[in-house]
Amino acid sequence: MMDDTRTRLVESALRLLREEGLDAVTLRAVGDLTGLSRTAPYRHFTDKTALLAALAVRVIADLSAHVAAAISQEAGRRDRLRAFYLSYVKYATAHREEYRLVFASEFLAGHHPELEEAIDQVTTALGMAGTGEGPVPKAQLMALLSTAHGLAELAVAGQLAHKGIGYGDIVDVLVAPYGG
Amino acid sequence: MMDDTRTRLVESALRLLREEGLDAVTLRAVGDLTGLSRTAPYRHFTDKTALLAALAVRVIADLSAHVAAAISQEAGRRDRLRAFYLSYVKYATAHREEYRLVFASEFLAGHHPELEEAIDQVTTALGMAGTGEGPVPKAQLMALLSTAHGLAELAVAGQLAHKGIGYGDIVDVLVAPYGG
DNA sequence: CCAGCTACGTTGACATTGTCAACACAGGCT
DNA sequence: AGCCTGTGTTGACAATGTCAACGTAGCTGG
Repeated sequence: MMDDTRTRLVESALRLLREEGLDAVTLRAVGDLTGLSRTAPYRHFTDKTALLAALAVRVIADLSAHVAAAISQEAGRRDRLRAFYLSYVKYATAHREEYRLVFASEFLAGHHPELEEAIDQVTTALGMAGTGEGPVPKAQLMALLSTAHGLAELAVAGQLAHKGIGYGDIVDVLVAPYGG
Repeated sequence: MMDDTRTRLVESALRLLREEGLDAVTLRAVGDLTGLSRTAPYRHFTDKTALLAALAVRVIADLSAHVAAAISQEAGRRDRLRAFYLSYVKYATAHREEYRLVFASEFLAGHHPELEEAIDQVTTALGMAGTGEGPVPKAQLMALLSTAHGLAELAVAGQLAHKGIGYGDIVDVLVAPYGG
């Protein structure tokens, strides 16, 4: 598998994303950091957006694992739900730039099947973390994901802190309807 | 006040955004369309992001009005809630590029007070559309906004259609816990 | 074994774009 | 009148995504 270089490119991009932010992820910088030349990425990705999509896939996989781990430590339905929300938002706020990329790339999902697949992984991870009382309907899973997603964005944007609200407060509201 | 030109610039930007998408909103294009020269925007905005922030304020005001109008036509708590979600997501999907801008600019909210103010307007509009049974707590409002926001993004990104779910289905789930 | 194709990588060049500096000009204030 | 300030213009520059042309190593089929 000669994806070796490809992986290294994505890894370089991830490092740039983490250390210098989304704007620093330029094809030239990625090439440099990988020890290659500026246009090297074009041998492995058709486009810059293709690189970003691959990077987003990595980030989403991380996020997904993080969330799944957090959920698996809880037992009751309500606690699992809370763990889901909290871990999701916590990851987002702790990795601002990565989450920013995820947002941006969602708009490209249609053109990048792997991205859609990665997003699917999050939902299935969520589904498996259900109550054990049978499969959770898709619409319900997407409702959860929507909420977590929106909450994460507001938190990252500082819209909550700005109002003196912690995201924990909102999670309380969201979890309230569900019994223990 | 000579904000006239400033307004015209924003209006040109809005037209570009609607007709050719976010990527077409370039300072040069805005200048051209306004009948001015490429760097003219610099006399009214410190930055390109400042222009975009002003544009986002306009868009959010539109969205806010749209949502407020939809809510005001419903009476019961549940119906209002449903109207809120539906009108919000409908606006987002019907104005993809505009909503894309809103997403992008949220990350700049910290640096642009007017933007935060505009976002506040949405929540207060939401608050006034409450049940009439006293003010709705902030955390609850933000929870609603989060959900609508996240749902809108998934819808715009095509993540729902891709699964054969309409956003109406999800709204049903979201509204379910609230009695008529 | 050799000709040649393919994958991978490099340099050069280009258009676009955000941004700044230098200049022009008009109107109101002193 | 003299001048400052707001508004606008052109020229220039660096960064960036992208393409074209070129090089090269290695495997493949004859």
